[in-house]
Amino acid sequence: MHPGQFQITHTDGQARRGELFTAHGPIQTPAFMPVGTQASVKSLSPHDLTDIGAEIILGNTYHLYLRPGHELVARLGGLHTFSSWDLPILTDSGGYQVFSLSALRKLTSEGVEFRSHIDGSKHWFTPEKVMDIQVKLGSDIMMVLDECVSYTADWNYTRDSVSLTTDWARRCLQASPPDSGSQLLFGIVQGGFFSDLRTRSAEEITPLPFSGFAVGGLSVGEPKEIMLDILAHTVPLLPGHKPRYLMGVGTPLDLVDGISHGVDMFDCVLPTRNARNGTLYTSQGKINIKRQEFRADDTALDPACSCYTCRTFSRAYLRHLYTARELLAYRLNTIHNLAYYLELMRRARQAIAAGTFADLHREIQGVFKGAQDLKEE
RNA sequence: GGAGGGGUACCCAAGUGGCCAAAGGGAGCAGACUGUAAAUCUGCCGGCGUAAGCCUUCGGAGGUUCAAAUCCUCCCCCCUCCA
Repeated sequence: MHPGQFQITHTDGQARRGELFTAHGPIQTPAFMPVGTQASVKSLSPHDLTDIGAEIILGNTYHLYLRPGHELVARLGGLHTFSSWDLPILTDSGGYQVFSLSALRKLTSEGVEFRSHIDGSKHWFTPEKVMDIQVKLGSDIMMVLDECVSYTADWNYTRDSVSLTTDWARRCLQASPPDSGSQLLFGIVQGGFFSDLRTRSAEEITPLPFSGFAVGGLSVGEPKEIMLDILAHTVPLLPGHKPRYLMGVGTPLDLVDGISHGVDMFDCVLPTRNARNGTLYTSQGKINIKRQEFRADDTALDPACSCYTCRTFSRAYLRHLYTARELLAYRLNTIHNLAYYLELMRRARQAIAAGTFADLHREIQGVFKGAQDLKEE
C-alpha cells in the first residue's frame, strides 16, 4: 500500500467507509482529525491522543513557520520526530489564516504578505514557499495555499478568488509534483456561497493530479442551511475515488451531515476549543460544565462514554476543576470531547459497513438538532 | 489618654454637592465559539416591572440645601503611630 492509495470498502447511500494510506500509516475514514496548530493538540500528549484512538492530527504551516520555524523543525528531524507523534499529520497551508488574520495580511496574485500576529514582522507566503515549508515540516498530507473567502464576499470578488486559488493550486503542484516524495498533496475547492462558482472551482481543481480534494470556505459564519446547501452541491463534483475533506467543520451533527453527503475527512477546533471553554459533547447533547446544576452532580460526564475522563471523574469534580481554573480541567475536557468525536466516527464507519448509517444520522439529529430546537422555542 | 487614617453593593475598591443605583476589579449567574492571534470573548449582576418608571441603598442618628455617598453636629466601629 503506497502513500495516497485510497480504498473504499463500503458505501451506504452517499456515505463511504474507506482507508487512506500515508507514509505514517493508514487512516480509517470517515475520519475526524484533531487540530494541533502549533504541533500540539492543546493540553494533550501524544499518548492521550493515541489512547482515544486519534489516527491523524493537523499542524499549521503559517504558525509553525513563524514559531519555531520550519528550518528548525527540519533540522530536528521533522514534525513527527520533533513532536513525538508517529502517526499521520496533515498540515494546513495558511489559507485559513488568509481569512482569520485578514486584518494582518495583504493579498496579491503572487501570494500573501502576513504581518506576524506574534511580533508584527512581515512574511511573504507564496504557493511555492508554502510547499517548501510543508515539505520541510514533513507532513503526510500537505494542503495547497488557497484563499478562504469570507461569507460577505460578493460574486465578483469570489469569482476572482476562485481563479486565484486555481492558479495557486497549479503552482503548488508544480513546486511539489505528486511523484516527488511520499507526502500527499490535496487540492481545495473554493467558490464561496455561489453554486456556479463552486462548480467552476471544482471543474478547475479536480482534473489536477491531487491525492485528495477538500471543500474549503465553509463554516465561516453562514447559516447552517446555506452551509449544507453548498456542501450538497459541491461534494458530488469531487472525484469519487479520492478522499474528500471538508475543512474546518464542525459540530457532531455537521460531521454526520457531511458523511451523508460523501465526505471522508474532517477537522475542527470546536471539540478542543469548546473543551477549554467548558462546552462538552455527550450522548445526551451539548452541556456547559460550568453550570450551577452540576455543582453536586456525582454522575459521570457521559454515562455512555468510556473515555478516561468519563470512567474516572464526576461532573461535580469537572465543574470544580473548571471553576477553579485548574489545568487538569482543560486536559480532561479535551480528552472527552475528542473521544466523543472519534467514537462518533467509529460508529459512523461501523454503520456504513452495516448499511445502517441513516439510523445513526437520525440519532445524532435527535440529540443535537432536537436540543437546539427546544432551546429556540 | 494623644495624633493621624478609615468605614461605599456578596468581596476589594473609585467617587468628595446635581451628569450616582453609584467607575474598576473579583466572585456569582448565563451565553458564544467550526482548516486555533482563543485556558478566549460577550451579556447580566440592589428590589419590583416586559417597559417607561417607581422604591430602598454609600457605618448610625440628626441637620444644612431646590438637591447629600459627598457639607455640618453627635454617636458607634476598625487600623497605624505616640504615651
